[in-house]
Parts: sequence; structure tokens; C-alpha cells
Amino acid sequence: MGDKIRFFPLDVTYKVIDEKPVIHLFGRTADNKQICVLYDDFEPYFYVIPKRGFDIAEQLKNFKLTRNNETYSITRVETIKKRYLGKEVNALKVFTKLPRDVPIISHELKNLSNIEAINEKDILFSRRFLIDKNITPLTLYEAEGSFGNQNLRVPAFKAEKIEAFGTETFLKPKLLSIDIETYTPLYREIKPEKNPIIMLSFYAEDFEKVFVWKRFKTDLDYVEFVDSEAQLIEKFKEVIETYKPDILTGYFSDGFDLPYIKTRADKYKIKLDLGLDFSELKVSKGKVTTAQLTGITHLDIFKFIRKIISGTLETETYNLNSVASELLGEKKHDVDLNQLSKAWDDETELNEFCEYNLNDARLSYNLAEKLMPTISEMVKITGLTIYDVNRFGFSQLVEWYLMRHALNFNEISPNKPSNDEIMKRRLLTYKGAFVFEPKPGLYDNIVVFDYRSLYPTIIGSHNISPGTINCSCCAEEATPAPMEDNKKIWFCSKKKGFIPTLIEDLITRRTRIKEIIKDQIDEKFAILDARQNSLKLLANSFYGYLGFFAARWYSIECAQATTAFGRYYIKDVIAKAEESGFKVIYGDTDSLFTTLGDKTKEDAKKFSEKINQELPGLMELEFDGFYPSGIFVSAKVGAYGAKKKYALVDENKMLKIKGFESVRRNWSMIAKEVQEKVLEIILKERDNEKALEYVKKVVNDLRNKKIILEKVIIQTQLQKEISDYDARGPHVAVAQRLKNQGVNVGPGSMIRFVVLQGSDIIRNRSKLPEEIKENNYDSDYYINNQVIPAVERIFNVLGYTKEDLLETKEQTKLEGFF
DNA sequence: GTGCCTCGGGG
DNA sequence: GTGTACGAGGCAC
Repeated sequence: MGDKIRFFPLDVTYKVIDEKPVIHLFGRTADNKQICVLYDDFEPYFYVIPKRGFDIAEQLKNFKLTRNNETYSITRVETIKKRYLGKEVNALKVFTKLPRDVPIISHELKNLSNIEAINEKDILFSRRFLIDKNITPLTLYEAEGSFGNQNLRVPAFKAEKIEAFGTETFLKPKLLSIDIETYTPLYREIKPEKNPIIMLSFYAEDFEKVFVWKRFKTDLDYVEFVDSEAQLIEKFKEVIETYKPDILTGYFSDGFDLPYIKTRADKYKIKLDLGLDFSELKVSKGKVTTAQLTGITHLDIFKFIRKIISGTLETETYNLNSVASELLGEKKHDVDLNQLSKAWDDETELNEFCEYNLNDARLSYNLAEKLMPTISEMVKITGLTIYDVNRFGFSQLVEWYLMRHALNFNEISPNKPSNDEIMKRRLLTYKGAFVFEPKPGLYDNIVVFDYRSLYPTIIGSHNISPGTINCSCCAEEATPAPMEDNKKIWFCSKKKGFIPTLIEDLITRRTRIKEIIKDQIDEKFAILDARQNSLKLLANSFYGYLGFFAARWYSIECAQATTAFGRYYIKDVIAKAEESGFKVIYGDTDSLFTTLGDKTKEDAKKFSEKINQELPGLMELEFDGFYPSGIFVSAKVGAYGAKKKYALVDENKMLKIKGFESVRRNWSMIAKEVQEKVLEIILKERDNEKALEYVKKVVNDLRNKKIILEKVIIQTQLQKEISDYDARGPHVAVAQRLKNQGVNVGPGSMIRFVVLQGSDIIRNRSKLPEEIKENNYDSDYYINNQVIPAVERIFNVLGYTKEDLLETKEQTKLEGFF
């Protein structure tokens, strides 16, 4: 036999060479060199399930289709016993010559009679390969074969055999981060077709560089001048070609940096043929834009953060500054980007912008490095590439996890629903979680309990799965799910289903890891912690997946049964808590907030232990925390209290705010500021009067124009051409005036305005901050439409009305007289 | 409830 | 490329 090499796969694609699909596995060898392992012994296939009692294998073997002078045929057919949603079927595994034949032939077969179903016909060949050969990116494999010639940027190794080699993981892929700054004057939209890239920065472990195409005096050693934007783009290529990263990363680089670079490169007819097979940077534009390079993994760290870990972050905004502050404790440089284009035009020095540019690349790099353990654990659990894990949502991660394991269970994966089916499914709703409405108020000594992984443990413990539902074997003796309507749903009690088995496996793996890391503080901790977290995230997504309209394993009955059990268990624990003398103030889905009353924290812990003795399977109630004080706020509309809207302060005086108005940019700074400060005074200082006085002071300051203009600016983005607006809000009116002044505003322009005093309608009183000479903003507008709504509900809880907040100091005094 | 509009990330 | 594309929240009606 030939040579042997060991390597970590990172990216996979295939090419048709000599009428044969050849898998290309790009990665790095154990001795740290880039490589492409080729494999040509994998055939495209799909499944046909014939109608019971019909043998159509021969008929399929002879199938031929001619279209546009091309012949499509089935190369061979295997008869194979499989399971489909838990039931045994005699399936036919139908092979074709090329991957592209699969959709064409399978589509044509639909017309044949005696076919029950056609499955697994839309699984990308590369992904199919990873599943069938049980290859997981980032883990070590040994390939046997020989080096050969291919037109690639890296050595090609033609493999006859690829086998797992131990459990080693590729821990340190070579990361390179990029960031660009573009020419975008104030009030203009970001426009790649029109405006140039003016700076480009790179950051890596041992490399930092900022390219700029205008010269100025600088002491920054990482700044390198080039003569034109075209040269800057050439540098972009050159650095990637010479640095040879495994992963190219950026913040929102799928949606911004790489598409922008591509648009500019097209303008100069520069080919971005950076793929390791010399293919070009591929930008696909839809509602969601993606940028892909063959062989080099493009990681948009923003996308991963927003899609996968946003739930575990405190911040509600996912811009680089907030995310970096929370995860890294570092911020973006405080630079007014509006001045960049002006400085560029004025030919002044750009040092602070270069520093800013490099720092952004550095932050993305550090974020990518920090999240690498989570990403690679997700890769190892799902078997998908980093590129896919980065872009998939939870439902897709669950789906691919299921598809990978379907093979081990000898299950055929169900098909994706048709559009019609999706439309039907979208219309179906069902009862969700139970919410114990909070009575608005300020509370002391709050104890929080929650069911650990409630839905996953329910699915596991009650064997909830499309393959175990209403089985005939248990029709007589099974205990049905606690549905409140008359619907009778039960799940097999004799045989564990496919989905419950997988979800319990995830839960027990996680529990085991949590046991191990209890007494581990070394460098292994980060990896194990990332692993347990990934396992949790995936397990938690199963329930949503079962009820997700586009899911292959969709089952609304399973989703319904899951929430029915959930309601049963939370109501059960609420009743038991009250029986035991705790006063329940709030409960939602899987958690329970009670006040201690005359009980102690120890009593609370004992209570959860007692509950646990009665719970089935892996279900468990946890004592989640103790908070000296907290506030629950009522919702503005509807008969319900405020779901998920509360603020707590813990024993370390840390404020935990949930569900308050997300801080959107179309709120003025003063409104955001007041809300945060009020919660702080009430919960930390326990001084309602002080909070009230604080608001009154702000209201008063607004009346007396003592609040600076900067804090009352409202920002709204123009979404379309001014003429296309039916509803002409204030920002549209301001944009119109800007346009009349000759400023080119259009879709994307950020309109900043201040509402001035007067009696006219609001849009006629909205002015640009630059047009305003004194603080003649409309105090009443800011008081009534910004500041008061931000805190009104908080004060309602404390027994104050809007009127109390609005009393001026003078009026207070007057009242004293009466 | 439906439909329209806006935001988000990036400069 | 075994093709194709957001998701949630506020507001007016």
C-alpha cells in the first residue's frame, strides 16, 4: 500500500473529475501542514420505499431518462431493511453516477406507481459523505494512499481509505481576522457600488497590519500605505495567500466586509480566487448574505453569537462593542466614525482611525478565539463543518444531529415538508407553557427554583417521539399525556424511541461532564465547559424542533404532549410549594419564584430535594438562587401581568434585568438612562422616594432645558426612497428637508432628529441636531413620549401614578399649601 | 387579528 | 449545486 498521513478535516467539497464525483477534504495534517485529501469511492444515492408487497427493484435498475441530450440512469439498486419513523420497511437504496442526478431522477420517479415514498434525496453530497463515512471535522483521521497532482493551492493526497485515529481534536486552527473601514459621509447610506474601502486591517496571533491608500504622518508601525483601492484589494489577497489561515474571521463579515470587498474587487476586475482550489470568493445574496471560500473556513463570529449564544448573554444588542465588553471586557475605540470620511477628504492624518480599525479586527479575533471551544464542540457533536455550524440555527443543528444518528438506528430520515405542507403546519397552534401571573410589586427574599432542562427531560422520561406515539402495543395500558382537552396521546412504554434515546444521551453526557468539571480548574475546564454548554443548547432545541413547521421530524402531537407535561409539572410544584408554606409570586414554564416568608434558605433546599424524590427519569428541580429584593412590573396592555418582565438584585448587589424594553436605537439616550438608573435606586438603595425625586429632577431639567441636546436626539433609519413612503413619520420629513438641501439621502441613511417645541404636528417640528442653536426641544414630548413611558410601569408597582412623576417641584410646594 | 414598518450587524 | 434564503417587535387600523 501507499503512504499514510494523519490529518484534521476542516472543510469539505466535491468536484466531478472524469465523470466521477471526488470528495475534497481540506484540513491540516498532524504535523501542521495544509492538505487536501481526495476520495473517489463514494457514490450518490437515495432511498425508495415501494408500496407494501411490490418489488420494483428490477424496474428501477432499468430506469433511463434523457433530457437535453444527457442521459441519466440508475447505476445500481440494493434492497435493504430499514426503519421509518420506528416501523420496519423494505427499502431500495438507489445509486446514481453523479450527485446532480439525484434530484433529477428522484423527481422523475415520483410519477411511477407502486412507490410509497422517496427519501434522503436532498442531502448535499459532501454532507452525505461526512455522515456515511462517520467523519467529524476537527478530529484526527488517518488516510492511506498517495500524493498526487491536482490544481490546488495545497498538496493533494489521494486516499483509498480514511479512518478515525484516536480522539485527538484540532485545538488551534490558524485564525486570521479582518475588518474594513469604508467611505461613508454623514447622512449617506453604506454603498459598496459607489464608495471605496479606505482601510483594511488584519489581526492574527503573530500578525497585525492596517493598509490605507492615502498617506499621512504616522508612528504606527503596523500601518502600510498603498497607492489605490485596487492595490488595497490586492493586499487583501496577498495576505491571505501568504498567511494561509484555516479560518478567516470577522464581525458581520458575511453581511458586510466580504461582500463589500467582492463588490469593489468586481469593479476593478480583480479575481478573488482565494479558494484552495483557486475558486473565487462566493457571495450569495438573499435576505441573508453569506460569503464562502473553498478550503478556508469563513467564520462570521457575529452570526454565531447571535444565532447560538445570544441566549446566554446579558446584552440585548449584539454589536461588536456590547458583545466584546461582555465576553472580553474590552471595548471598541471611542472614535466618531462620522468624521472619518471628512478626515479622508480633508487629507488630515488618520492615526486614530487606523487604531480603531485594527482594534476591531483584534476584538473579532479575540472573540473567535474565545468561542472556538464552543464552536468546535458543536462541530464534534453534530458532525457538521465549522462553516455550517456557524450559519445554521438550532433547528438545523438538531436536524443534522438526528440525520447523522439516523444511520446508527437504521432509520430513514423523513423528507422536508412541501411548501403546501409548511403553509398548513404554520396555521396550527397549540397550547404552550403555563405562566403564573406575577402580582406587580416589590418583593423581599426571593427564592428561585427551576426544573433542570425541563422539556428535554420530559421528552426523554416520557419517551416522546414521532416513532413511539400512539403505538398499538401500548394502546391498552399506557398512561396518556396530561392533555387538558380530550385528545388521547400516549407513548410506547416498551421500546425507547429514536429521539428520546438521543436526547437522553445528550443529557447524561452533559451531567457526566458537569461532574468532572466540578473539581477541575485547569485549561481543560474551558473545553469541557463549552462541551456541556453545547450539549445543553442542543438538547434544549429538540422540543422547538418537534413543533417547527419546516422540520423533517415535525410532530405537533409530540410538541403538544411536551408542553402538556410541562404544565403538569410546574403546576404541581407550585401547589406543593404553597402547601409547604412558600408564597409563590411568579412562575413561567420551568421556573418558580417564591418569597421565603417565615422559611429559610435551607428549607427551600430541602423542599427541592423532596420534590426530586418523586420525579421520573432524568427530571430534576433545582434550587436556582436567592435574591434579597426584586420588582415585578405590569404590562401596558391586556389583562395579564408582565410576563418575563422583572428586575432582581442578588446578594452581591448585581442587578439582573429581564424583559424590559430592549434598548433600541430609536429611543433617546435620556430615556434609556432614566430607566436604568431608576431600577438601580429602587433595588439597590431601596429608596423609592429618591427614585421618584430623580425622575422629577430629570423631568424638571427637561422642562428647563438643562438636559443637553445630545441626549434627546432620536435616530431612525430610512428604509426606502422618500417618495415611496405612505406614512410620513418625523424621520421621513427630516430626510425630505435634507434632500431639498442637496444632501443625498436614500435607503439606509441614518436620520438623526430632535423634536422642537411648537404647536404644529410632530413631523413639522422635527429638526436636525445641527440646525438647532439652543435647547429649544419640546420638553413635553420628551417627558411624555420618552422618559415617562420608560419608567411609568416601574412606578405603578410602587403605588405612584404618572401624575406623581409629572408634578413639578413648584407644584409639590403648592400642594403643601392646600 | 392583519398588515405595514422598522431594526439588526456593518461605515 | 442531492439549489434559493430572517425573525421579532411595535403600532395603526
